[in-house]
Amino acid sequence: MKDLPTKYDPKPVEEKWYQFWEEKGYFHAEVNSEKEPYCIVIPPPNITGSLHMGHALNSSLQDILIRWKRMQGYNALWIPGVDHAGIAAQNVVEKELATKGISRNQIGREKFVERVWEWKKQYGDNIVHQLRKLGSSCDWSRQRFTLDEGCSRAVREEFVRLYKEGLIYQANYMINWCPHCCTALSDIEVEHEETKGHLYYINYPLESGDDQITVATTRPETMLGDVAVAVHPKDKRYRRLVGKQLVLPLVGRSLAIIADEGVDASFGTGAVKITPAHDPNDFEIGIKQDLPQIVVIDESGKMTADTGRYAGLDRYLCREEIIKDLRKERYLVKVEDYLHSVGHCYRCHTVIEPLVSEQWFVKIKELARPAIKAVKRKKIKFVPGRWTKVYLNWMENIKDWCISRQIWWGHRLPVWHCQSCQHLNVSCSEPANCEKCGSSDLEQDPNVLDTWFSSALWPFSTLGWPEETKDLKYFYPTATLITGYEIIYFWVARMIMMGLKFRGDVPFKEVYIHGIVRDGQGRKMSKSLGNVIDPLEQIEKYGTDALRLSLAQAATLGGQDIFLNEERVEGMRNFANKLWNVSRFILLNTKDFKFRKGEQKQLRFDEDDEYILGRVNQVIKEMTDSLKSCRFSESSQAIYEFLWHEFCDWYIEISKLRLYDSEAVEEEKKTVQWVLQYVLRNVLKLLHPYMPFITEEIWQYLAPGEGNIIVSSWPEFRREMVNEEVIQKTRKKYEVIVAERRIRSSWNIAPGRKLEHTIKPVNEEEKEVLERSQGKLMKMLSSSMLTIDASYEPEGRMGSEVTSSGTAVFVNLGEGLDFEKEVERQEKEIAKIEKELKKLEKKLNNKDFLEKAPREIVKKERSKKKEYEAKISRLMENLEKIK
RNA sequence: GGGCGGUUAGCUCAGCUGGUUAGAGUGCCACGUUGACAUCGUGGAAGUCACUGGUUCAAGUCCAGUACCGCCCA
Repeated sequence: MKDLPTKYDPKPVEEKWYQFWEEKGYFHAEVNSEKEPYCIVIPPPNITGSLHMGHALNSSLQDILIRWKRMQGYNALWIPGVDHAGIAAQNVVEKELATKGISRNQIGREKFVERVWEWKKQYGDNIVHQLRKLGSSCDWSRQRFTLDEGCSRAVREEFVRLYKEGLIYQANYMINWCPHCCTALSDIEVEHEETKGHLYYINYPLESGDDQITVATTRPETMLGDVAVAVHPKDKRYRRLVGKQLVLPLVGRSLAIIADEGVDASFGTGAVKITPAHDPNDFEIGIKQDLPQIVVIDESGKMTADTGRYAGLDRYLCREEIIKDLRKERYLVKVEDYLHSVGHCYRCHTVIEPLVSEQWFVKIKELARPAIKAVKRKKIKFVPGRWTKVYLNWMENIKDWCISRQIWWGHRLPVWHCQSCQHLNVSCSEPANCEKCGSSDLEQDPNVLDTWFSSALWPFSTLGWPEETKDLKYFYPTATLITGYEIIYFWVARMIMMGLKFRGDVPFKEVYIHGIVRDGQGRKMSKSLGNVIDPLEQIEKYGTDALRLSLAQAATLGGQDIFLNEERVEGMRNFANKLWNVSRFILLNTKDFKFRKGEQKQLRFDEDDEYILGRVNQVIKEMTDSLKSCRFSESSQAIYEFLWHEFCDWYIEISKLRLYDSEAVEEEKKTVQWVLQYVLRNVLKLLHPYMPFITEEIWQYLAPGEGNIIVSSWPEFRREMVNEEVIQKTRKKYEVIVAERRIRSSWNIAPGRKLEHTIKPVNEEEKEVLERSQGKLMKMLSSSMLTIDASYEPEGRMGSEVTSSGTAVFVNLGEGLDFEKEVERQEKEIAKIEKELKKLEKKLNNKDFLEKAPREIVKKERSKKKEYEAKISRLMENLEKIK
């Protein structure tokens, strides 16, 4: 066995093992009826994306589950893939073309789509390669793309079936239009933002010329499309004017004053201008009142040709012009600052223009109903549970889903318009003739589908749907979906609806929702803020394992947003190094030892051995339990704490006493070696899902010829190895050592200096434990003489300390020392315990407490009181002497 | 306007079903080149658990309200 370097260097290890695992096919899963399936589908990252901390967190958590389940013997499958990100990808390529002075319209649809595919070929796997760096054990042979052949077939099937059932319809309706992306958007693709604007008050004179009405608007440019002015029917201020005619300023059109319940009388003057073609509210009122729609803003956000002198102006320029003109002609009454919510495109952040346009919609209520039921009946569980309400609230108020997009990159609608009879031919494959009139003059609908329309099928399209494949039957429904809350509506809800619709079963049984990774100050990481912590950079600096463990530790039960700072990753890097070095120690000290599992019976464990064996088993149970309920933070902290502060801090140090002792019997040494190996083996396995690389590397040194840790078995909790009593007693023993170190520290005595010690155990039980360990204790304490005496009374001035239960340690420090500071320190300690004791006495004197509290608690409080009393009396004893 | 979350050590955060001398990481102070590790060891200091009421024998933990911060929806 070659010696390990003193520092762990992650880079070569990570490259080596990832490649090895993949080549060995450990990430690959096939249908196997002997094994229970455990399947996760990745939330497909955008093809345009590059790895950020959100992906790192998301993927780390999935990989933890997958590796854990794989070790537990499940047939674990993690399906990777990428989303074609319609608008985003189109924008990227368009921008690229623009740098060469080419517009997409210049080269045409076909050529443009070709360009995007080329772009995809070149950059599309970027993020996938980055996912590998994280150690993600995805089955890459099953990698999918939402626009690949299979997914495309699935989308056509989905569309056709929904259309044939009347769940997809075409309608002329007011939609959200992005003038930059030049496409319709669904409601949830619009981000509302509080924006500082103005409220303009404009006079509309009566035709009769004897009065006027003042209307308030945030968008004066839309007045060119006004067809009425509306007031609330109960509004007394205007009742007398309803039915009269107004003259639209600047335009001269005649407008009726109408009454409508939809008017908010408290807004502005209570009288609002009605522009059915450019405002969602007005659109509704327009339909109700049978008003015409006058379009004045076009699809690029410019004023239409019919707007006279404003024609061709951008909507914002036009606003300025209108204001200027209104002012000139004295129609403008006043302008107020106004804070209102304005919709922006979630892809390009342009202000949304509400436009009336012919689009395709999904009738969603019918699909939502079973999806609501499934969650209510706990067929799907949200973790943390509070997201259930968020989901249900949205689903119960859901509106029809606009699925058509006026872009070129994406799934084109499987709809062919007959040019002869106008019939819509909807089918999975391109028809040669119109099914109604037989004409061959067919044209495919130019629209493409919302990207989410295809990702809604992800959990089953990736398994082969619409074919009834073996994979689909075996792996569906998947187990756990891990994602962030920002896409509960976009994606999670839609997968549930489509899963139930097309598979008759939920797409996953559990949805784990994690927070968003933010910077140290809680801001969203963004390039413009320059506060991005790049995961690849962190990996470069600290290693993948360190990054993964930091993220896992941050994924707490409440699913709060994660404020990541680099120090945390650094700390986990140090932890990796600690693991590396304790492994080095064990390897160096077990060179002559061959570990055998069944050997325990021939070994004689002492209390320190039993303590650590019990503890490691408790940790096994703890981690298994917490992983079961996605408590990533809890489980990673348990192993961190155990490895560093129990195994390394205590057991390793104590093991040295037997390993380095020339007088130690061979049997003793072998026992220690066995325990060291047993604990480390389990620790490595427990850590593997979190820190796959370093654990595999060490495993190869520790257990050569025993295969790879990635496919080893998850540790099994062995109750018979846990002796709670021994664990408690041993802890008490270690407390004695800590107490002695406190004495040395406060007197500034070197740890190695030999001293004379007396331990005064608080009870018979502790006395026995201490006596059994007397030899070890002498070494741990650097003691030249160790007396254990329950009736010991200090004679002169002694250094002393007391454990929590009241066992006292006395150290003979010699003559001529200044105890003044020591007196102060001890008095402070006594005061602290006395305060606690008083609280406790009060409690124990309370009749209600004694009657109503569970007996166990009362018992516990009583023994606590005893401990406090013992501790105080021991502290006093020595204080008297040193005063 | 409706809903959700947060407020615990200098900083970043844990704390599930109420009973701990309220924890961790990091930072801070003191000491330390002991043969796994200075990416380390040993010891220490540090919190009226936002505020106000209530329920309870018992509240950081449950309930109500207040303040401030953040998010989502309209």
